[in-house]
Amino acid sequence: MHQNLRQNIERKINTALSDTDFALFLSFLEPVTFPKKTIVLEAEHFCSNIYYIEKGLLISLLTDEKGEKHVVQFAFEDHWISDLYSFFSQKPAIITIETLEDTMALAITKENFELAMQKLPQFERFFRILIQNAYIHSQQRIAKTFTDDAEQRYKDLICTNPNFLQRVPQYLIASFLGIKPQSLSRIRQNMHKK
Amino acid sequence: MHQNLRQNIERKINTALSDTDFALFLSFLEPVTFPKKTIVLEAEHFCSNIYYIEKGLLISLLTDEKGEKHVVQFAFEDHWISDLYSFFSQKPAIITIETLEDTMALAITKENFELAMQKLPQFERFFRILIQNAYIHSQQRIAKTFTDDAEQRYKDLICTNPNFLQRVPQYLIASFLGIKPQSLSRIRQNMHKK
DNA sequence: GAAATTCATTCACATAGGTTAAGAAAGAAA
DNA sequence: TTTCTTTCTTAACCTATGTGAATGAATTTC
Repeated sequence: MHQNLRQNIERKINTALSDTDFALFLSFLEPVTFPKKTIVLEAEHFCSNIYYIEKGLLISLLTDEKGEKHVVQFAFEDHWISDLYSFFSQKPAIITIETLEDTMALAITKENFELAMQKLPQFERFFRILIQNAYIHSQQRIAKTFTDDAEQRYKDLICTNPNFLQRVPQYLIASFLGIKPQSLSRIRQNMHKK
Repeated sequence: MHQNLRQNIERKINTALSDTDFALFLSFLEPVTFPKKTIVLEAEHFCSNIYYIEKGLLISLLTDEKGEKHVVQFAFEDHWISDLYSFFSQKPAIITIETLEDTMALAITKENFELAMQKLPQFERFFRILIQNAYIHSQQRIAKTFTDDAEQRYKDLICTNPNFLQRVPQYLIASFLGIKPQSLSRIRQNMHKK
């Protein structure tokens, strides 16, 4: 039970957890379920949870100054999702999170997060690494956007996540790639011709 | 002395520091100077410092899979710069850091960082917020790249940092904006015509 | 099951930015 | 100074992506 979560954590902190420590950490997590197309976090509201996804699929969206929404992250099984900025700063969220499928997750609240930090020093490290990885990933996405064209980025995305084609509507993939749905349609058409 | 640094930290953690705590923290920082055009950190090497810039100007560059370099950050007075990934993970750096001007900085090593964390719990918070801000900033940069054209991004950049025009060569500004130097030149030409 | 949405495709045309190449300007070095 | 090197500008042409509009398919709603 919860072996995936345990491995997910141990991989990040690069250390095995004792059974008691892991059990203690689990006690701070609460199972939650959301039906498909649920808004889990609305921008401007307060983000009081970090979610570990056991089953299902969610997206996070950032709304820019012009009011346009951009897909920031796809989070499926064994991923973490939240508005870490709002969660840690206790300020209104800048991100919206929605389910694309029925979802089962484990939620840690800010209060439990603080408790866990006190009792389990390893978890401070774990969450710092979580932010750090998100940051590195974000930087590399910028570099990739500057270097590769949309066709290459699309190929890479579906190569690493072939199931997205079944699970994610194309206009959201287009948004994640930074292009319009029509352009993605044209790219797919060109790919098939070659 | 070091009032800017103190304010920089207090602003982030949103708490005043006692004189003794700040003095203790300062004792973990070592002053360093670099002449213009010095490579402070080379990609593939180990990043053992985080720098607080007292005077001067540096850039960090990310090299992508095609070997192209992209300016990730301009760091001038009162900014922090490092390869946080390499610093925390103790793996080879993915970022290069160079001075554009003669620079005076305060450096904290990984060893001193660990000591400071033990003696000064506030600083764990400070560095987590440092990463967190870098992450949020990076995400917003992606959204901006997808929404605004290069001319708008250039205007915004020089509007918030008018001194860049004097201090930073245009080809580095172009790299930061994700365009070629010739394109920036054309954009500037069009701006003057209007 | 019909009506209403939402989503994907296609096309013609517009535009931002890339590419190549040449020369001017500005700095650094001698 | 003169030379050498780096940076910036300009221009002609090319390509990727955006825009708007039409159409059909798929999904949702009633």
